[in-house]
Amino acid sequence: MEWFSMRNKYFYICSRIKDTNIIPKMAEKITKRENDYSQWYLDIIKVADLAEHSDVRGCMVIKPYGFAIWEKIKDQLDKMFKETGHQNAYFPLFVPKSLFEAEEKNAEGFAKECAIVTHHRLINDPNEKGKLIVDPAAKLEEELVVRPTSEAIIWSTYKKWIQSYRDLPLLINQWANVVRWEMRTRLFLRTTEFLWQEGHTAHATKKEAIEETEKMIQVYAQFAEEFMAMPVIKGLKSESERFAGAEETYCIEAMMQDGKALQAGTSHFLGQNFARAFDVKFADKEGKQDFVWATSWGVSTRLMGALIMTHSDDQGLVLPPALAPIHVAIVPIYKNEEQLEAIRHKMLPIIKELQAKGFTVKFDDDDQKRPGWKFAEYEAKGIPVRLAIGPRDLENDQIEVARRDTREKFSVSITEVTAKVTQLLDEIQTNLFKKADDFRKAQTETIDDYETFKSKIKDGGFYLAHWDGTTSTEEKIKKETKATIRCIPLEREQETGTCMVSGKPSKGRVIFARAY
RNA sequence: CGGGGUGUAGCGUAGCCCGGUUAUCGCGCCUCGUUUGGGACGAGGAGGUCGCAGGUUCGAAUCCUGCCACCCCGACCA
Repeated sequence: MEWFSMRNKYFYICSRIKDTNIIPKMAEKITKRENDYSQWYLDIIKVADLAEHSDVRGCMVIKPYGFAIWEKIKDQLDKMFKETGHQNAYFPLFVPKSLFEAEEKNAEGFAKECAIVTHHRLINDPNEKGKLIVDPAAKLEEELVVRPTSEAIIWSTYKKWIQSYRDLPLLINQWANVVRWEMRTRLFLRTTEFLWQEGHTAHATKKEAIEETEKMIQVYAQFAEEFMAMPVIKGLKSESERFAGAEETYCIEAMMQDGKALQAGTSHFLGQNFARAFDVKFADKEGKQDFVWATSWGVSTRLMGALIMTHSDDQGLVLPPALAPIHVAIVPIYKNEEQLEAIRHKMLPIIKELQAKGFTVKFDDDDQKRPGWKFAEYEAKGIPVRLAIGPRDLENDQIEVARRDTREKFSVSITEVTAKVTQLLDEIQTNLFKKADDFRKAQTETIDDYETFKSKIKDGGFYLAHWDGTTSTEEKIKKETKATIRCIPLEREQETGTCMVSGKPSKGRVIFARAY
């Protein structure tokens, strides 16, 4: 798995170019440019062309190609939210501090990582020409918190929107950016500002709210498995890992290629906590007043990190066809304008056929780049299928097809191309899921002995073990092994036992792993 | 906030310990030519407040002082 950690670094440590220790290691394995590891490193980042850290501390610049992938994710999820009865809306970026503090646990949980607006004006620096300083006279009466999450601002609004059971359920989703001032950032996985989607729903009954929470974690799981080709485990968080202000947190956990866990999405049952904090009451059919029941759920640009770390290989990204911005890249190989014309003429009907089937096709006739460069480029970008056609193929009336996932190449006759590509895209989607699923199965183990667990956890993997249900045991394990309870799986074998650490009774096995 | 480190061209760097011509090298960029079936080659060219401010000195990227920024290790975390 050493190779993965290298790749891993290439993806998420783009900002850590100066970490020279890792560069020779990468070079040993892959580089052709033996004398210039650092540059190779940079080149790869550039061709991957997804994102980079910005000049603003820990924030992320998402480049056009990276954003195209995010848009695919977004469009699909949005469709699924609408199919489950949700509507989109938008709420303010700024949360007045007094609103923010209203739900105590939530406020406390996020207090350490808030960006706060305290002033609203800059003035010329009297001491230094051309410089600006914050105008002390422009201090805000009440500070504004830049949303780390929107519960506060949304629930203060819901109070105005909800009076009767007829207003319920209120099923709203927002696509937005949020800011969390984490001590340490990591590209895609934990950036200071990130893009996400947050659903916030209000219900008349506890049962209905729990059903909503569970429904949305199912939607996330379905999206992860069917579109991202990433197997996930649905489960409940332990008390210590629960969302601040939630009564129950559901999550999906995925395994990355280095055996570490990544939380890919969460859905929270918020009980009546926020309704109480923001005084959101409704009149039921009998006219009786009660607090509403709430849920919230979200996934973020972290999903892009998950996508990268689930499928990529040393050549770069590998994208599942369901989320690839470009499905088929066509590279013509030619020596002169006539040859290019001949190829174009041959390919035009095929491009039309592929497009008619709903595929995005890129015919790359850029004469500034050589074919070898294009091959490498499209592989780095994870384009599922590449077609190459040159004079040799024209003569034989065939075309070269290359699939990204296995990197196999073969020739097919021109007449069969469309059918073959269609079938291949389907096959790649299935294959990627299977590969990831097989890997996860191989890295998942049932374990009863704590000492064995301690030695094995270092190499990654999921471990199904009995746990006594106490936070103190969980703490102890975390301290000694850096492993946390990823979740209490929703679908698990009915099996009681004894905790591997304390020996106390356990109701069932939970998943332990080291996590991002 | 505690411990460690680094700032030299768009990027990555050499030089600093032991001060001295025009600040090194690679990538990238520009021009021309030859190339084009797996990240081309040759020739030429452009690009620098050596993080900032002060000090020592005939002379500072190099020594001293202060400041700033960033990175790494810990606590935190979708």
